[in-house]
Amino acid sequence: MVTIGDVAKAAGVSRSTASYALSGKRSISPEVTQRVLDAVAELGYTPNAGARALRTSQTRVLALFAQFVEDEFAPAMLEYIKGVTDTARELGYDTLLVSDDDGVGAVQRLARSRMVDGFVLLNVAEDDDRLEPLRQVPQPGALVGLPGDPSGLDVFDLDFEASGRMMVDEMHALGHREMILVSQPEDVVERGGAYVWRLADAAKDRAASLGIELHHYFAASSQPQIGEDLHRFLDAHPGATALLLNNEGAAAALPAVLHARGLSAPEDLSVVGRYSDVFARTFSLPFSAIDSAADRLGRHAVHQLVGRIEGSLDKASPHTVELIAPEVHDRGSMAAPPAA
Amino acid sequence: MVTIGDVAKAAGVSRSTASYALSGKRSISPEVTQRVLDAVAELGYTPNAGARALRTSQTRVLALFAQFVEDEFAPAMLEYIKGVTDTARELGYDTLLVSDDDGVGAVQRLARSRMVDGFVLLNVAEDDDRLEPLRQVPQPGALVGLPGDPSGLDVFDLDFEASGRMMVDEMHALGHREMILVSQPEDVVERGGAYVWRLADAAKDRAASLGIELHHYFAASSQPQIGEDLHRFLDAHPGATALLLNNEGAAAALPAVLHARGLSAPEDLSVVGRYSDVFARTFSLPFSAIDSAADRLGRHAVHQLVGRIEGSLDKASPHTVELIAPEVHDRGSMAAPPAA
DNA sequence: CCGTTCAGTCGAATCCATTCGACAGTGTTC
DNA sequence: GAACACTGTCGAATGGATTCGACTGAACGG
Repeated sequence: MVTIGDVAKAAGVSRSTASYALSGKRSISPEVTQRVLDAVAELGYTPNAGARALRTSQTRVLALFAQFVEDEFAPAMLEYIKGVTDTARELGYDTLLVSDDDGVGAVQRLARSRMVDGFVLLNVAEDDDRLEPLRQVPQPGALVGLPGDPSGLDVFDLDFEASGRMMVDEMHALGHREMILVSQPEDVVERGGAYVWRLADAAKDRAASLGIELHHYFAASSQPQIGEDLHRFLDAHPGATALLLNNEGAAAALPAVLHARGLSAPEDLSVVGRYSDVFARTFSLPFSAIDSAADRLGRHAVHQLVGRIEGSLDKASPHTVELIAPEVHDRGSMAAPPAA
Repeated sequence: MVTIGDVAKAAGVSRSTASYALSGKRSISPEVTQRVLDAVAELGYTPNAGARALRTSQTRVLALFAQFVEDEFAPAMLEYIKGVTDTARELGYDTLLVSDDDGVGAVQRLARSRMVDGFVLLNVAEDDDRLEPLRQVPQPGALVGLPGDPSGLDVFDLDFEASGRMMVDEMHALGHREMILVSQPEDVVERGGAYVWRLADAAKDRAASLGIELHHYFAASSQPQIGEDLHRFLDAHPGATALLLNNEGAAAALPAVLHARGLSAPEDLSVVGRYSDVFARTFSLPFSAIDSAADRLGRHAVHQLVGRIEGSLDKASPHTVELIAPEVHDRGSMAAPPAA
């Protein structure tokens, strides 16, 4: 492989001069600089990452922790990943994708070996055991997902409480007075998906203060169970005219369920979901939904992280908790309830 | 950070002795070895990756190239990624996820900077311009997807020709004599998705030799266009009793289309697809399908790649082209045609 | 009892890029 | 014309792990 020594030799200068010509950290005459640049182009020189990391203790690599959990809906994950890798690349960083079962060990391994300059964690749980090691490590960390204790870390998430209220408000404004909220399976919640609770609790509070009946259920996240669940909920509440979905699998299954019951949205039932736009577009019935803004969250997380790395902000300096405001994207599945 | 010097000092030995105690490359007395191990555990020593890479010219990192193309179906991608990262980790490697627009540049950058020991390329096109630089680089490469010229690289892919024949054969065996094959959009093919042609051509050949009518169409890959496309195809061929889908979007849209036409599978129309099992499970009607075996392909690619890295097989030594045999997973959407 | 062998250990060199201190040469200023 | 300030370069040190060659001391054979 070609080293800076080869470049220096080809340009007829010392290694240090070649280095300064490339970094611009000391003034080098235009002619010499040009000769160095020519040599670089001709020989195809790219600095050895290991040597540079060793010397500068910066790798220009970010660790991206993504846990691929069986029953959470996968397509959403890819959007987060894409948001992170693209943004990182724009800022001159590569991304190490970590799907280790042992998240705690992986944090320590990568931090101690100085393989990465910082950490992005997706899918952060309420009581995530990766956070403690992350706080003790010199590299900064950014989270997508709000944990119980966000101290010492930058956090980015959708505002799930506002989302819950917004769903109820939208339906209320259209005239609905009895609704069903379908959440993700309880084991998702147990694994730390507190956002499910945050949305549901906020929705219930709002419903109560508006004098609305809101029936809350957990449901499976995949076929065929989820279809049966939906039938059960609809059977149990014949007076409900609106369906709020915080469960991708339910959105996927709903078209078949509506078909089987001879119902249409929004004529017979108004529907609003909470999941990503890309997800919404691929389904056979495009339901209105609050976008989970996956790529935006990934973007923000990386920007903040890189800011901390390069600004070398003290790890102790004040941290962000940014909850982005929900927006309902109307795809025509919400309307006034049928005249009773 | 703690270095091997710290470990050596704590154990009361020289740096080289500590290194040999850990690597086992020279015999070291049991007592000394134990002291070194204790010091490592106590201090939490992990070798500095940059220093090790510099010295050994091995990084234990693989580059994974995944292009997130708008109209290819994303969920499938995640399965490939998972297969690769998990397998890499099992073998002691980390994975650098590259979604660079400039694939050629990224190959050269990562190879020259010695950031990675090898390359895995997903979504390889018929005439993929990343292959040429990849061949010229010292690190080995493994492809998922069969290009026109696979020389110098290890290739893993589903056997799409066998898949095309199998779809036709299955339907033929059930008694179907007129079928519609729906492929991915033509621009996917143009971008190099030759697998679309390989499947379609093989299916057409087989149909011809069995004396079956097979209508072949390209269709859009997302809503709402794909729904209209399907209606058009079914309108054009009222006698067709079987639908072969090599297009995930079509599978996603089909339930609504069937509903609209008052049809059911398999009573009125038999359906078989070609996509991943995970994908199939999330859709509102579970159609029978040939699994794309994403995780298996990723696994094989990584095993082969690591074998080449560690066995330091000559880059010129014989390369593999492994096409894995298709299997139809029956989910009940195929049956004999309705009695005419 | 001397010479040989070998297990066990250490010192020093190496991988490559970066950067500090030093220095030669030119130009500036009183 | 002497003192000073830059500019542009270079040499050498640095970062941390690995590994080759060399050395020590104990065991063993004759």
